[in-house]
Amino acid sequence: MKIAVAMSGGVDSSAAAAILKDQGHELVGFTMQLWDQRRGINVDENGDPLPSRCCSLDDVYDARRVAEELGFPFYVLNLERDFERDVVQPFVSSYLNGETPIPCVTCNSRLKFASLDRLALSLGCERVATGHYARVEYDRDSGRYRLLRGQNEQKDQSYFLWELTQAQLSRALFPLGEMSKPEARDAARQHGLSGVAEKKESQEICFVPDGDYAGFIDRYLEAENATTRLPGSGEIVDTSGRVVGQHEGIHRYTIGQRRGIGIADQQPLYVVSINAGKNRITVGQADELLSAEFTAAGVNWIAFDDPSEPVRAEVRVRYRHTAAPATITPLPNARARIVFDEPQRAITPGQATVFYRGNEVAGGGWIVRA
RNA sequence: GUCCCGUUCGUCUAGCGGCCUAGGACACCGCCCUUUCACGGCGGCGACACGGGUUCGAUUCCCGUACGGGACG
Repeated sequence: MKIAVAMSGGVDSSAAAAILKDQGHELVGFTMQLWDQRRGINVDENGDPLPSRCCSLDDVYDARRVAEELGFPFYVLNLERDFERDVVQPFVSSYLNGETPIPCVTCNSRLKFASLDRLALSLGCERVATGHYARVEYDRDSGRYRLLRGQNEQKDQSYFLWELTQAQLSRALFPLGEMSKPEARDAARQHGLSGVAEKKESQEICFVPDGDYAGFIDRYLEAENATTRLPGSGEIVDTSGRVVGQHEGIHRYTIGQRRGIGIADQQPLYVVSINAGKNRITVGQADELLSAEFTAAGVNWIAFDDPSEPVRAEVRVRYRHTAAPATITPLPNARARIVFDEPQRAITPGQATVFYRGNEVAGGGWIVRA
């Protein structure tokens, strides 16, 4: 089978390629060029480029070298325009609206399994493989593709894939779905890919290599001549409405955040809500972060057709959140109301919610303000 | 401008002559965790307003100097 492999130059996608190669498939490697690090947005105060882990020459070089060592063709795909339109701009807007975006989900559904896949298809590739720790299974009875958690729960990345459609899942291949991280490293090592096998994980948002996403937004708006949209300082109030401090821009905060508020109190304070209109953030005690329900939009059901009745599932509201039992009531326009059995902490607009039934992803959506 | 009270890490404070090389909480910083943002875990920085006494010994007692509260002016 001819398979396109999305290669970042990191351990996981390299191991995925190696495994597929072992299985005798014909591979074509792709690295997505998503962001021009020379745009002057990712520079330090001296104007020098920040060290990057995305789209950097080093990573492209690593990906290419893996393809060479494993012996298959390799292409760099320039998807900068798509990426900016589908990922970066929504990311910035989300923060300006007082939300906390998670760009990785859209990057998967709109870039890897869309733009990249179209190219792959045109080159005759039957499938697109990535280094995600997740599994896809075709269910004969229902005729649907099921998305499952990675075998290794510690590393499971199915959360980032909830937006994939049946058509996309039908073409997705996740060779690492049954593996643990050490096993993936071993796989890379055993194929002589020692260079990438020992690489450290990249962890920040890929287009914000230094982790200063707020600085990125500042510079992005400057580059777009849209500094008027830059969130300025404003009030920090407590839950009784009393002004207790000043913030330096609402985009620097997310709900549930503790560090960076700068207010010393008897107990730790957390961001409880963000009001973009009033340019104000509200802080409170830990227990004030709990809430039992929220609304999701853009809901995508994977395990079955759009339900008309409430669905019981275990629901996650953040990547590292432990799925908790809830009832999901479908609403018109791809929305849903989720009610947890027990209140959950820091449910945050802009983040993704994913509905699980055991190891299977039933569906997911975007958390929105009620 | 007479008489009282108070003055400890960035903040709120513990302390009541040796147990204090001053403890805690919150904040801040770093590391770990982590393909988002966070949470969390671990660690770190950091103070007795100042000057004199009294004591073997002073954050702790006394006296002044500098800043914060009190119906005679």
